[in-house]
Amino acid sequence: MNSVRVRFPPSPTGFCHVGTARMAIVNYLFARKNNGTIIFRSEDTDKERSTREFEDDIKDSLTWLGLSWDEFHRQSERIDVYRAEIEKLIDEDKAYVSDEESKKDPGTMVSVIRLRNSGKTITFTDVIRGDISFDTTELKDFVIARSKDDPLYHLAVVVDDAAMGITHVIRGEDHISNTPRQILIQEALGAKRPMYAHYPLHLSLDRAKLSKRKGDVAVKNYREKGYLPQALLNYLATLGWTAPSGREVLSLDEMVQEFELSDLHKSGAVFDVEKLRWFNREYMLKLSDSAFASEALSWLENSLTHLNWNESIAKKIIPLVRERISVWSDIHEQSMNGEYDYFFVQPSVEAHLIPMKKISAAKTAEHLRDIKTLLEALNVFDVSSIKDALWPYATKEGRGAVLWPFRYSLTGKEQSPDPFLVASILGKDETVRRVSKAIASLS
RNA sequence: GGCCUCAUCGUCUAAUGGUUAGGACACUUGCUUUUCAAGCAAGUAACCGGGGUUCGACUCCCCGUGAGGUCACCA
Repeated sequence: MNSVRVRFPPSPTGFCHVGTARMAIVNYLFARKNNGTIIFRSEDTDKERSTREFEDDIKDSLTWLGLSWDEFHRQSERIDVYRAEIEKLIDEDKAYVSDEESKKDPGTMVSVIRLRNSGKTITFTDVIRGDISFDTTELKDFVIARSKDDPLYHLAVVVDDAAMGITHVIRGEDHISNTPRQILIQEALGAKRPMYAHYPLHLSLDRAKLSKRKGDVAVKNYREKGYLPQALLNYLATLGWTAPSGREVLSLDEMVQEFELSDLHKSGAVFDVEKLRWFNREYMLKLSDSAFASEALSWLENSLTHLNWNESIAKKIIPLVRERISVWSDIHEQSMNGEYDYFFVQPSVEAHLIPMKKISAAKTAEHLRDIKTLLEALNVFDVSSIKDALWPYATKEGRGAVLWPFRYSLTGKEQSPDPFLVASILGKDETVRRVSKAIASLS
């Protein structure tokens, strides 16, 4: 049995698209599962749109996701190979040079190379979909190269797949209709037909092909927003494929173990950012405390630019941040919304919001004075001692009536973490200061 | 429009002729030492339509309908 050889054939005409990532993931899983070889082939025959910058971005993005490959080729460096094949086709009269009016520049004459097409019906077997047939008459004698030194996509793909010994062509279903013309070229070349597998595309909310206008489609967008590579990888892989074990959260190695080409779904799946966020949170929860803290700290520092940076306070709020985010950029959004400001600066407190509903200002002031007294008596100021000191009192007087004003006095916010936690982070002096200030504003 | 492909909760999916049609995300509700978050528990919600085949169809066949892809001197 000949060993499996697959390819990653991105065209470097844009930043790495999630569809490119998905293509790579599926090919990677299949190849690694079968101890195969992966060939990264930069399909840059379109000289006008291809750039080295995009090629680098695609490599970086795939590597970031944890993927790898075994060989690297660039089509622009294989022009001699294509020319030899084109000349062979012309010599054998399977292709011919045609002088005609340019479609790109109407009015000017060009000569292109067309494949002689007998118009037969091509039937191929798709691993995912079964047999697919096409009548190729309407393809006519299609163009395979602009000149002997300027091959077009279909020709280059077929020549390379044959030269590189590709055994399995695994790609999106947008290529189904390209397959018959590639088989026609293959047969003219006398090349062996590989196995084909066309998986469905990922869709946007409106069920159309994912496009830039409808949201983020570049891997780098997700990377910049603070998604973890394992989460994006896991989501992209399982959107359109279900592991036989039924598990949803899987590492790359675990996916390799469970992967079967025939388990790929047949219908397109909508890319749902909410589900991606859930995956990301799952992976964030797996991070060690120190790994989480160092990354969170840097996001906080870069987000709280409107405040004087205080690293010791920032470190104290890390556990609380951890419960509240799914993606690193959530830290930025929450910071911009001022959700953490009160830890760093005194909040502005509105007197009428201090009392809990239906409790008088006088009664509330009384509660706050009692709280202040209880707090001042504490020697240890951690969450449990604060709670132990206040809980009996709050239970006796009414928890909401006591705790709401206490929490609001400390945060100036109607929604926030609980007051015991906030007080412990602020420290005894600052806590007492804020309670005193609230009492003053009530009178 | 031609050709090709596809069709289970809002979304991702399980089921391979016999199930009270299961799970996940989201959502709703409740619980969890006030609020928020997190956590826990419960709940709402689906077989595109019509014909067949069969003792029996989500599962098989046909016809509709709908959705997507593709029709380059791009890839």
